[in-house]
Amino acid sequence: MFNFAAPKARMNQNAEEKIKQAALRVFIQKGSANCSSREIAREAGMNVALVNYYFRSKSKLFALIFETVMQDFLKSMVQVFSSDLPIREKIKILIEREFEFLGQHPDIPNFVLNELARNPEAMQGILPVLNMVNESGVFDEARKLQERGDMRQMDIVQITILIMSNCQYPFMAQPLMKVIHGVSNETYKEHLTAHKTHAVNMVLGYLFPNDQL
Amino acid sequence: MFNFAAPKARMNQNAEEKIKQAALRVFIQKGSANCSSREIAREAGMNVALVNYYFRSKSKLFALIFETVMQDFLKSMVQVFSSDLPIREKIKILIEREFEFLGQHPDIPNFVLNELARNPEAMQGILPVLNMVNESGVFDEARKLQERGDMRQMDIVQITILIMSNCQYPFMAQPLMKVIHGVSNETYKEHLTAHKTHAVNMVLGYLFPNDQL
DNA sequence: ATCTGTTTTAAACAAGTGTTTAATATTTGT
DNA sequence: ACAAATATTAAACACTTGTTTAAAACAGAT
Repeated sequence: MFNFAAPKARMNQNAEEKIKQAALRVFIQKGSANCSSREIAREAGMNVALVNYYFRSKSKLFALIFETVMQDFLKSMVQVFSSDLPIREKIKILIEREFEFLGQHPDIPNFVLNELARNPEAMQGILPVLNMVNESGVFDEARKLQERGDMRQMDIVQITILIMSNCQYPFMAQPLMKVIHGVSNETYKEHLTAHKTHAVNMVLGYLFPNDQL
Repeated sequence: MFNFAAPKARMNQNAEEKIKQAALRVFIQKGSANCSSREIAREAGMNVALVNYYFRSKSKLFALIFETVMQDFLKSMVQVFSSDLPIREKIKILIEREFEFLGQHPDIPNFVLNELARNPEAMQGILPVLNMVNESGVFDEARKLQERGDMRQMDIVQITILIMSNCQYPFMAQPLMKVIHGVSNETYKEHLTAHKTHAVNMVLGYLFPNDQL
């Protein structure tokens, strides 16, 4: 008979899943090129050969991990955009959610941008996620608002840059800022939460110059 | 007698300098861990052993390169800060110079932040450069302006974050933005130059809310 | 218990890593 | 011209890399 049931686990937990989680941690912390299959296996508490037994190759495993990271990375954005809140609320909540997400995953922006800049193959793992963004219709909505004169005339590309700059860079620059200003981990985190308010106010104030605060 | 003159070059150019320049290119493009000594030697058109002959080890060579990159990275900032222009002009020129510098070295921010986040040894190569920043007296000046109420009350750390976010991230996110919005290299560069104006206006408008434009 | 398919392991593979060595080539000082 | 110092090379070192292989351990069904 065929075995339709899921493969039985011999370990205390599913080995495949354990490797995936270990790979997620190691890849994000060290990058795709600066870590070894053996390190991932060690982090998962398993044999090296199991990595390729379940995922064929290190690069295939990385492609899988990278796609899931990109989905997490953009998922909350798309959720906010797909809602029917007024545009100012959308942007406010978007920035606040981004700060919340990055507070828990501070090293994901560096991971994503670095892989995209240096690992050409990573580009293809992004294509499925791209549809998520395009199908959300965010960009179309912003264009309509601009046609009504309700928003500063500004290319959508630059609006995206504007918002993401003020959300992601503060987390990416943590090591640099800590050493430049000589502050501790804790006080920098306080700066980050305080910075969220500045980001919201500044971005909204610039995108909607006719509003009175 | 001792030989006070610089070592004579047998190649068409100084071999040591050629290796340095090759290392600069390779390190910035691939990172300290994702490139080999042989690749640097090949890029310089020399033998592998010469790398260690002149620089003792790969990590010593990297420390040297990283420090010079950090100096270039912060030099223009310090120059502007050390001038005696009015504060609004200082910030304006600072942002414009940053955009100009990054237009010619777009991959330096990713390189610097990535090394600082993942290569703990890189931290020490930054200490000499730190003094440059501190001795410029920028931060003290900003504090005085705030005491006079001439500037938004805001921690210096966050002001630094604010300015650098809107300068560096647009260049770091180039691969991501290109694929998200499906634009070419050339049009993205046009977006970048257009974005410079937005960055200046937005940052100045937020830091000096009492100004009328 | 035996058979069957799946999971796990240790060992090996070729290729690439940073670094060293010992010999060669070139320049320099006399 | 010769000798000392410097520059350059090919080869080797021990080690790590990703991947494969063949054997072992295990589970479930009969």
